Amino acid sequence: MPAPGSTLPTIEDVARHAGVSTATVSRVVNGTDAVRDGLKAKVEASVLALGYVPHAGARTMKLRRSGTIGAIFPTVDNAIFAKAIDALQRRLAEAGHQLLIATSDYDPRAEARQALTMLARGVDGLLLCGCGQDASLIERLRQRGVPAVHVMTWPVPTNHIGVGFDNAHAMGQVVKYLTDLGHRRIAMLAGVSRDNDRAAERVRGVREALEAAGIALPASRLVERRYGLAPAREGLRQLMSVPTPPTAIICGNDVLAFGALLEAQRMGLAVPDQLSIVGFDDLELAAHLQPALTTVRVPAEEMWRCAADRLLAALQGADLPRETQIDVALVVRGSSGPPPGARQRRR
Amino acid sequence: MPAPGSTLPTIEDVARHAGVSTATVSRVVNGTDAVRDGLKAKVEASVLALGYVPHAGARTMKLRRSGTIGAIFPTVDNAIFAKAIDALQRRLAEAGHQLLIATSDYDPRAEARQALTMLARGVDGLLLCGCGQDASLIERLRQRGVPAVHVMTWPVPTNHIGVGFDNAHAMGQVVKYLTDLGHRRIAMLAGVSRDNDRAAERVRGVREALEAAGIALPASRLVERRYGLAPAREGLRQLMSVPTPPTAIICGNDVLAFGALLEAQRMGLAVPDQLSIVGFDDLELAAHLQPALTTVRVPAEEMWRCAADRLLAALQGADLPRETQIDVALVVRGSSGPPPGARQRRR
DNA sequence: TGACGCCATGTAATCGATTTCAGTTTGGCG
DNA sequence: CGCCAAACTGAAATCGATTACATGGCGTCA
Repeated sequence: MPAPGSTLPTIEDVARHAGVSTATVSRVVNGTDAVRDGLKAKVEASVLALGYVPHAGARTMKLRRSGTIGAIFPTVDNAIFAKAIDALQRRLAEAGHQLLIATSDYDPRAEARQALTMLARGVDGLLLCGCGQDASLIERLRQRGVPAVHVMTWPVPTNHIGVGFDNAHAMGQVVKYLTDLGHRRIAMLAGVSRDNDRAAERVRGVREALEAAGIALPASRLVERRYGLAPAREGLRQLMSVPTPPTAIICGNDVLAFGALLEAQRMGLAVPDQLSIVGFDDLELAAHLQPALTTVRVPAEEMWRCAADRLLAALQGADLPRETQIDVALVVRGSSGPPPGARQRRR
Repeated sequence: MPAPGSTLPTIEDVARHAGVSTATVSRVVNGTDAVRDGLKAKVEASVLALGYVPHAGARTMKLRRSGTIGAIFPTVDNAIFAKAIDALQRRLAEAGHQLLIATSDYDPRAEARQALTMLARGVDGLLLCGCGQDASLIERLRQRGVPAVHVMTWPVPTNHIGVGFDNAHAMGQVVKYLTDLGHRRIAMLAGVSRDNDRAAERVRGVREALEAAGIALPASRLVERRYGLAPAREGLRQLMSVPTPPTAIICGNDVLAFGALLEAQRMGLAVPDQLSIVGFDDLELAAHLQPALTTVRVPAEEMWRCAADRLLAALQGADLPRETQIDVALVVRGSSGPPPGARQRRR
């Protein structure tokens, strides 16, 4: 074993140590070509003895592929993205790829910057959240021929690869569920929709479904808050502090819903008797809270696994369908029920 | 702009386009050496026109540094690690480094495998959780001269770089707090301690502090569960289903504590009147639950930022202290109080 | 036994960037 | 106006791996 501080063993060192050429070492290490057993064993022994690890940079340069996939998330401080990373990492590792992660903090310019750095690193493909990317980034990707998969949204623009679900339509289901229960005063505690097409779509879905049911969504019934418990609680207080407060609140995601639920309880509002709360994502905690949260289940693991598969397929030039729609479904639990009035009427 | 599908622009293309040598282009792009304004502008224009991005692989090869730092987490599906990623990413980006992330699923062999792949990728340094790494990995790092920082634990073995806190000692504080309140029947809902030195240290801390107070920790008062709400709830049920159940439960982390708290409430146990619950980490949710969770605050952001700084310093050969201790402190909230008996005695 | 092939192996070009060293300007100063 | 030093610029070597092509050895078949 080389002394610490000495330079790293290269393929040449291994070749010399084993008494063969670098070509043979490469063949043994990569298993690309037949090598006689005797030599093969000798090379393997040398690799072990020297602690040789092939230099990925040199490899990338020659092969023109890095075996690396990049993923850019708005943030990782949300269980929904944590699940995504987990699923991706697993799937890509299976396929012999490494995962490079960066965060954009919901800023398209930061996203573009991070993506560019990844391109320089030679990522073979990219996974992106939603479709709100900077136009220059999309152009750059096209120009370099690096495939990208847009996840968590559906549909995606023509000629883009996408794996996701229809955020607006899912919210339509939620609205239908609540109006069927008899709710008419429905409010929305949304995520910040600026630079976040998923959040914006969810707002649009709620608004349009309400309008279709002849219900308006005035400004006083719509607040946008950053994803976080404290902002969510504050948002709920604002929504409830009006002359005729809503009987149901649709939240942009589960984190907001958790905050809303906790704040409602602190305010002494009975959930669901006085106020129904619905979330989105179905995080682990949703089923465990008291009352358990009614929410939209997003099969995150399946979605991201599928996204990874699409990307890997695109790398091999396979011609799979460019768009894949993932099914999401409303999961009714204890945090929602008929509005106070309807409830009594039914009895 | 080159047609899609054409090969990527190299430094040579830029040089030709600008009518200068590759050396000049390199100097302009990296700002390493003075270049006359006229040429500089011409080169910059060409870079923009061709959409040139330097090839990181080639760069790594020549410079013998990649500008990449690797971090290996047991999992990312835990808010405490999400915070870590966030803090790291930010700090490293400031210093012009990229973050490479992998997960080990609490398996040292997987950790070693991931680390090796990262070494091949040419990471300049590594961030690792705890000190339970495979010996071969440590040896390999030493051999290649790649610095590593061990985070979340303290102290670390001689000659290693570490940033963290004393898990056992922190648990000692928790035990002292509970025994001072009058608790004698104290149980622990621990994380799986196999292959997790932080979890093991926390168990040790609890056990030793209890023994110092003349209290035993029999097998019936110690259960280990995976970090998750469902396992935690099941663990709590088991701890409480004995003839003389504990009056206080110390949890290995906040996720376990959340599960314990929710299950206690479902079982109709009053917290803290009948049962005190204490967590570890002080995740965002801890302060928001009803009752709010008494827990040990870990300044995760500060800790990981510090770890990043130590690593960056080590890369520059700076001779900072090898070990940094981070302060953690008990945060008393509503989920803990005197045991039922003491409570009445006090009144 | 000789010739033909195939298979295993080696030689050397190549990927894209940085940097040394040497050569060319440029500007200052006498 | 001429010379020197300093500031720029360019040619070419180099980093570590892969692989097309050349080469040599061996078995097989007539």
